Amino acid sequence: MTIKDIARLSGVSVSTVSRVLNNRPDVSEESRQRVRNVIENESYIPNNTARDLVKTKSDTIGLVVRGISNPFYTDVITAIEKKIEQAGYTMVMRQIASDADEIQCGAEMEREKRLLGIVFLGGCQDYTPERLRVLNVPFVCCSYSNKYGTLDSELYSSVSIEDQDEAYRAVDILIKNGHKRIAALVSSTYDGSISQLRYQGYLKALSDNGIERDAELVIETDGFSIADAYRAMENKLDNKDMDFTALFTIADVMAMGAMRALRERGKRVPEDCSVIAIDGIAVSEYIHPMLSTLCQPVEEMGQKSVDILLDMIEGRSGNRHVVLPTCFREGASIRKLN
Amino acid sequence: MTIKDIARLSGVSVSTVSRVLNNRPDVSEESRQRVRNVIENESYIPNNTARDLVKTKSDTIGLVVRGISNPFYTDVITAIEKKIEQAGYTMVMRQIASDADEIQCGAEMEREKRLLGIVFLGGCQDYTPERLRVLNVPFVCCSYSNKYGTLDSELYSSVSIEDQDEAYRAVDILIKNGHKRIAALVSSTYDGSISQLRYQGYLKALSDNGIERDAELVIETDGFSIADAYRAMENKLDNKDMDFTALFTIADVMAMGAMRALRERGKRVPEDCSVIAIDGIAVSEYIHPMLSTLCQPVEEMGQKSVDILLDMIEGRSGNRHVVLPTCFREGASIRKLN
DNA sequence: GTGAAAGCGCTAACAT
DNA sequence: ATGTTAGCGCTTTCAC
Repeated sequence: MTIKDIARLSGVSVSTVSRVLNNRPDVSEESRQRVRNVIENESYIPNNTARDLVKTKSDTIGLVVRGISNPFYTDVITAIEKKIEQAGYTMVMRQIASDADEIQCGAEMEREKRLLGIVFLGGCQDYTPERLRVLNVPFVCCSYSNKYGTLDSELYSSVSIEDQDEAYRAVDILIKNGHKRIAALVSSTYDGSISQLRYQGYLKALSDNGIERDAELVIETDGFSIADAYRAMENKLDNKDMDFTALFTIADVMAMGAMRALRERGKRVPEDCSVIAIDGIAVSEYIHPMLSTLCQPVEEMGQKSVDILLDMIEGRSGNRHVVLPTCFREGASIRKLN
Repeated sequence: MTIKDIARLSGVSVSTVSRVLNNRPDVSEESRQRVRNVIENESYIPNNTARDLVKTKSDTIGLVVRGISNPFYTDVITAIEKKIEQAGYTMVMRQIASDADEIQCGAEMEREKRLLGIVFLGGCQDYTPERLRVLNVPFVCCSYSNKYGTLDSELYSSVSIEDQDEAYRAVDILIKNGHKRIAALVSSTYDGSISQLRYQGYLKALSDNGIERDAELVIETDGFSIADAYRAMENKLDNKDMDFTALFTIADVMAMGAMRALRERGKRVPEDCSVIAIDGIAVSEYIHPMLSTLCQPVEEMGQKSVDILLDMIEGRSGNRHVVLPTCFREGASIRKLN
């Protein structure tokens, strides 16, 4: 069933059918109805491939995700997909390993799929202008900003929270509750990723409050997973007496991993160790004690990313940067020290 | 940069370039090299859209997911995507609401995207042959089998666990631990979904062990989410004294929702109420008490689904049904009654 | 308002 | 082994 068949069946030319298909105004009401009926009857669906070919572009937007297993991303992906579909585009997603090159992946997809644009989720490196040059379509980094990096903000778009400030805020909450010996569970302190940004916020909060930093209190994991956090915390606790009263983790799942390690070694949260995190995934609201965390506006982040991308694709604007606020969800994982 | 340009630049015809592109044998080594060099130099990437158009099909496999927010599905999706990409195909995913018609969605995608095949994840209804007729490409239902439905097994493929048997096994574990008053937290008892299958397993386990069923002990939720489970359990506990010693839930996340409700009403797990579930998501291994659950082989389920689909697409086999075993993960959520 | 016809970039007969 | 050419199904001038 092609456009030709529909033309024949409704007694008009293919051009007229095409016009109807694309809601062009220059078709008589009569023809329009006739064609519409035939289309309906035959439950005809135009061949997207042919359309894309003649328009020399697709209706496809690429999504490159690093670390899909993080529940935080799942919700963002959902929002992104919904928004893309609503706008009449198609999403193709590619997940990549945590050590893979997302720019390279995006570039490959761009050519193969004739992408209109790309959303990067969970990106991490401090991209250089040269590396970005392989990308010829607009793209937006979701949940990552290069704010503390070296990249000219004209070269990319982003939607994120103010990672450093939010981490600062989280640690400050612990300090306000009387904590001074505050450990940080991070995935890395220097990889240019979100982890580093949040780690910097941690350091700044300490220093602004006159608390000396202690390298012993920085716990690095091998990755962002719950298991990575669990192992790192196990290690920490097994090798040394616990000498901190609070823990700041850069992600909810990492807090959950750490909490199990604490529990298994007889440390109670929040009695022996207060915990605060950043993310605000659904699950962490159901564990015991309920996790105190700064919730990222996941839905909004996904939507906004697509909004910006579409604006660029459809030529309404250039690169933009949006920073969204988090919202503190008070759980029961923080103890007030007196 | 099109195939014509490459042809011109390398001094051969487009057919020769096409042959090189598709690794056909009937090209002289010399031409092949020449063309390859030009392709390399120009970093030319063939237009997939045009290829798809002439081949009247794409390289795309559709994935229709209902309920992506369930972490259980996230891992399956990851496995599916990985496998599809490895095989050189492209995946396009569409999420649908829990009350949407996945067959309809699959049919639309099939036409629009000229899909080669479809994977349905989280499907639910007891499809009728008529409804399936709108699908003209092979498809496989992942984590759903119509075993207890009315559908001829020749008409579809599936990869699943033996839902009824596994539920039976879970409830039997509770019974073996001395429990007789066993509640069931399900999303529905009659919608033809996994929930119903697992509910039937629950009933059978009771009856085989001479335990009378009690409608009061069946708790229905409004959906599969953690929040749905929490609300349903809250309701149950608030309206009546708790008169059961154990709870069987059809999913890990639902167990987590229920456990919070129990906790908030002063009921302890497993002291006051033992809990067992089915799924085995990562997170439930980190909560307290660690959830006892039957783990589904997520990775294998995803891989197997794609294997079967590709076999059908590439004409190696017809519809098949694969049933995978679960694995009991003993947590600390079950108390032995004496 | 409508139709004829020229491609979009590629593959696959069919010739040579 | 290589080239020529007719489409794949659609959109879009350009005539009428």
